[in-house]
Amino acid sequence: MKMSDRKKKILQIVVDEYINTAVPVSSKSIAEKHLTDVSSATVRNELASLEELGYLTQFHTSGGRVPSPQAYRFYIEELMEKGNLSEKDLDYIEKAFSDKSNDVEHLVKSVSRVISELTDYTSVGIGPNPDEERIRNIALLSCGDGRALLVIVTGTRILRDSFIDIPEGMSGEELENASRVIAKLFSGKALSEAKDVEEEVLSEFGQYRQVMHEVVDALKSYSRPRDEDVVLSGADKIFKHPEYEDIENVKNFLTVISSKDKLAEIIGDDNDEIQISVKIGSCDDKEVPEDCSVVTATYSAGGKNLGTYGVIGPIRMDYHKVITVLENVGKALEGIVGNKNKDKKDKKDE
Amino acid sequence: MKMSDRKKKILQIVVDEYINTAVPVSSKSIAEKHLTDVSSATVRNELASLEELGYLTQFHTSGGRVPSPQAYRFYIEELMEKGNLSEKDLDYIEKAFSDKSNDVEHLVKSVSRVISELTDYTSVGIGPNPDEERIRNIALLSCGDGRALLVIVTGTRILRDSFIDIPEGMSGEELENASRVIAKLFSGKALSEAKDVEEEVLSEFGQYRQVMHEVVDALKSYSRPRDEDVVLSGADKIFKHPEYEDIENVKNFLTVISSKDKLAEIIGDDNDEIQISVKIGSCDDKEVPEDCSVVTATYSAGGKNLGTYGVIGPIRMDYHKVITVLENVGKALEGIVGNKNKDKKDKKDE
DNA sequence: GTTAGCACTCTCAACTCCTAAGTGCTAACG
DNA sequence: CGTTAGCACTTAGGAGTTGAGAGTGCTAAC
Repeated sequence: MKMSDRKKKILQIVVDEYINTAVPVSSKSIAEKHLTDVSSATVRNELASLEELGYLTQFHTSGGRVPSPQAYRFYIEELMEKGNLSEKDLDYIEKAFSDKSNDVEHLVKSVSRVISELTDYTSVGIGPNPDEERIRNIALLSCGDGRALLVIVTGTRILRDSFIDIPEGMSGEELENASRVIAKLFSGKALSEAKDVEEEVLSEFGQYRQVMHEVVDALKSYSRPRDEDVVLSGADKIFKHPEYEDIENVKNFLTVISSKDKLAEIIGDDNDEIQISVKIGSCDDKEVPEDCSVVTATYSAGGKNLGTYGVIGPIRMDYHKVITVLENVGKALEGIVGNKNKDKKDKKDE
Repeated sequence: MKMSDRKKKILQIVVDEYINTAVPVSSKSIAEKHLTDVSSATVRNELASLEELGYLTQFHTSGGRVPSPQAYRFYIEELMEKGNLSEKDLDYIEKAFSDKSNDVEHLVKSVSRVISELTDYTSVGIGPNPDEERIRNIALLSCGDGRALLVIVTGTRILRDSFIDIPEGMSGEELENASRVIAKLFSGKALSEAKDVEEEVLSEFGQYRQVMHEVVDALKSYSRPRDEDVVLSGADKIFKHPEYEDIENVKNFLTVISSKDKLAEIIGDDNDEIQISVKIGSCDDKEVPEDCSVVTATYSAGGKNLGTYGVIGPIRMDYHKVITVLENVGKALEGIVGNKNKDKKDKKDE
């Protein structure tokens, strides 16, 4: 069955109204407030038909209508009215990113925080996958007790990990040499490439062979996502939304967000290509908890991936606001990276 | 008024019973289950007297008695029966720490997780204050775009921070030299000392002066606690306790734990000397939320501070279990550090 | 296709009633 | 004087009832 324009209009009204009020929408209120040229009975007929099509449901016979996940999807794709953020919100975004954001870790945190503040939902962020970043520097730093620390620097961050045992009797100077050799070998390579260094290459390094092996082993043990890559902001924001007056929903929610693994699965999935992705209820993705929606965006600017961010909240989510915030934050990030590059050019030009 | 032995006994019964069942304790149940030689009326008289002394309260006239914060304090100090963990729990601790825990960050996380798992409460941990650790190595690693990354290695961890701008036209080799000079200057110093390097010392370094300045500025900007120093485990454990069927309590709790700042304040206070500290309700500490208790332990082993850990939960907490777990985890940590040192010695002896 | 009208369903809050639990007090007891 | 039995009193909480209010579906007429 094709959807008439009036049906679409009514569906839009229902979704808008329900998102704003969290109260099931009745035929009467629609006829009175929004469709003054028809009677509530007519609206009722349309509502019944929309229900048959799967867009609306009722909790009980006399309870007004509520949009189904399918309705939200349709709403987002066709019905939602576009419009940008308020001046105030745009200002907020600009100010939030105006200070020098040194490295990716700080950036991930502030992006997540900004998203949560502006949307009033809980926000999750995960930084860019280091596998694809190029190694800019790599060093072994002695810790003085037979161990050294392997530090890897990429364009945007430092990867810390692994203390490495250094062979008996290797002097500090030798370690520095080894470190330099390693830096030369790996600089410019992507982390994923670095993992695949061939055995033959390693054996060329004679005395440093053992250390090299340890380094490569450490590289291989990197795997995503690691807990510290996932950040969470505004967990307490859920109480701004009436669905979380129900303790069961809170339990569900808290159980999910208290495991960084689960969070990573929820937002980290198949977001390589998609710019903004909306997952509503458990239908779309088995990882997303039933009765939750997740909206995520993957950012990149200046050719660099900047991570994936999203909000998690009730299905009755203010999708328009959320999507607009995500878009604007994306633009702001592009602006920053752009300016940084520009600054640098300016400096060179001086 | 002095407390008779019988009063103490009765108070102990009330606290034990209430901790186990979360149900207000009645005179009848005491007389029947625990004090079979007297009647409930006698118990009632004692209860009334304990109430007058401030140890017990009632929600309403016919609701049985509930311990006051004062009662819990007295219970912990005098009444609580000692006794160690089950074999199973001890095993769990041992296994949890048996694998190579490389650096402090991993350790903090696993300690916190173990505490939460064994106690069934939410656990918070904060790593040792790096201010007091000695710098073992410090390096500037080039990132290739006019910036370098400052990396500081202490005995237990790596402190990352600050990208530093390197002066125009400084070559990679020069940077390495500067890095070496810096390492020589700061190695062996505590971070807090390093912050206080005098202006005169810096000016000795001629061409590297500018870089040195940036390094010292970066050092100075370290301040505790930083968000990433605070870890949280088992936030969802609260739902195992009936007080969190009440949504208001959950809100309170979630609001506190969603701010790492607040958490740091709660557990990080004045724990320099105290081994195990118990804060009950808001009376003890304005940072601790009303209707919450916080039990913390500060660990150190082999002369090294290993951080402060604790559980946060309802006032009706199983203090015995919590304290015992904290004690045993402390012992286990001592064991590990001890063994590590031994291992190293063994190696050297070979 | 639209509408008015009406019977029907369901929730929710208020109210009452009742029971179970526990206490405080008093008077008697050893 | 401590202990005890007995009893009146208080309160929470569950079950049942009622009435109002909201909203729907259906039917018949326009």
